[in-house]
Amino acid sequence: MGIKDLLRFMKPYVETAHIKKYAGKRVGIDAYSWLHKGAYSCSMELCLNSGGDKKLQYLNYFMHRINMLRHYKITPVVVFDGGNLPCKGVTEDERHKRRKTNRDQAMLKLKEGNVAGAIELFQRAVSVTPSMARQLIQILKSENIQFVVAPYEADAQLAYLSNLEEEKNGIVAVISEDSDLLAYGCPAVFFKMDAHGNGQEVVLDNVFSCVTRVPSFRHFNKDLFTGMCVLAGCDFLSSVPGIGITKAYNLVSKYRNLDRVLSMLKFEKGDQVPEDYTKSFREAVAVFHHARIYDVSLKRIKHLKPVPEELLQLLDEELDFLGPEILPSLATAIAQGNIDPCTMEAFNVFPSTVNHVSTANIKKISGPFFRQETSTQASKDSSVFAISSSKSKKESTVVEMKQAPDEWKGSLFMEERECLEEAVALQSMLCPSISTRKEKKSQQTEELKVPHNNPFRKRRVEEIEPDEMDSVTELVSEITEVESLEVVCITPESQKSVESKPVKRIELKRDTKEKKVKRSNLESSESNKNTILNFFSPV
DNA sequence: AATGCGTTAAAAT
DNA sequence: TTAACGCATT
Repeated sequence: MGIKDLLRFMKPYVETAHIKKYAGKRVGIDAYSWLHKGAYSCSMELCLNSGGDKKLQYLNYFMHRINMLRHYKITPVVVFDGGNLPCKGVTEDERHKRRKTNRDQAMLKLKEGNVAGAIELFQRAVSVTPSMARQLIQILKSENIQFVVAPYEADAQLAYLSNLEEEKNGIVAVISEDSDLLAYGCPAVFFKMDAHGNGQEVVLDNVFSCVTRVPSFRHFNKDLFTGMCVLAGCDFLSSVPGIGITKAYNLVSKYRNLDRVLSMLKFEKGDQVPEDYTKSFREAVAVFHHARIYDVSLKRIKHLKPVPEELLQLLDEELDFLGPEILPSLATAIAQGNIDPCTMEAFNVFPSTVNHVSTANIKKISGPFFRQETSTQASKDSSVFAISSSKSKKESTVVEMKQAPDEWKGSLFMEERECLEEAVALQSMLCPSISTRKEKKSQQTEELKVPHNNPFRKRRVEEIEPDEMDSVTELVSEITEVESLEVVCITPESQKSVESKPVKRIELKRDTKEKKVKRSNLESSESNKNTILNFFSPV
């Protein structure tokens, strides 16, 4: 993963540092790296889909780190990966196969009774699933932690945020394990951060300005640096045989121009250079420079950096290798964590709503990364979203989202988006407000024997006050496209069983002219009613 | 001699 | 899953 050997090569520029240097600042987090590390601690349970609350250990791990950052007055901004890029398909396939064989072997060991051996193999078999990301997003929402799901690569989104001013939702550094961030041009990357905040940092400005250290990047710029990274081999394009980071560096510092480097490569290693290497190289570099990212302010997809006209022509006006375009409505739904960016299906907020959520209808013509035409079982009184894609006039692929029923067709994407935003606003409005309400001295407190420093510690037990429901009614009356919406609260049960259970349900009747809010307690059990958990653990 | 590349050892929760 | 070691190739 990442650029082969880059971190080792950059050793002279890697400095040990403590994350508290970013106190008072916004710092981006590559969610995948922490999710993966967290999954390590409960790999067997995740693979076997068993083990009750043990399987939620990765959430614990993640939130401990978030709380550590908050302890140092850092504002975390969590960035999730979205869909896969077409050129990454091969890498992903191989990973999938490896995981499968590891899982199979682990099962064998388990049958032999060799638990330790099995765990070792399960650790190599775990993968981070959208569902795990979704679980985490629910908690982040309830804790008011900022997050965004990138349309494609989280790294690109992080690079974009890194180059934004802080007052425009930008970040000053990125916490990650992935050396790709440097290829993307992130000004500051914090690697290998431990639970206490110690880590190893690379600051790109130092790299380009330093005159004493070797290798010297005095005559490099960001473009040449990215070119060097691609030459050495990256996720989007493997290197020419015999070319590693050292030779890539030497070639770039010698010719200081990527086109000339490519010519020399062809000249010296003629037969070893693949036929279409130049094209693939240009595309890989273009991903690092112009990847599609989500603009939080404009609520739409754009390029990491604008694509210059000359480059567009050089690439035959074809940008599908960046992944298909995504229309604002869908991009926003993805960014806010309401739609699975891989399957484009609406996330099931709760398993109990499974009948209300129709399978997304996805038509996709080019690219293996979207399914072709899946069945839709939209019942007419359950409206969610159908997704389809089409070719725009310019022949590039566009993915868009449409309302399911025919009579809505072509109407008002903006309203649909706003509706989703409302849903999210409603959610985040309700959850924290429950917890900030005054406490009702609860007899249940000691029922949950959770240690005080446990991040899953129970916070407060409360009900939504009747007067609050008025404002909810107001909000909800604006919503036309979503019929049934449930408010997410994490209950103690969510630790015991996997499924988090709804505490309150707000139903919107679509067919009736006046939308009514009905409130029903699905859970009769006293103990988990209106309960929310908190993550305030001492660091 | 230097560098790429495969293999092995170890870490951490 | 990463880092270091050593072999083999240019």
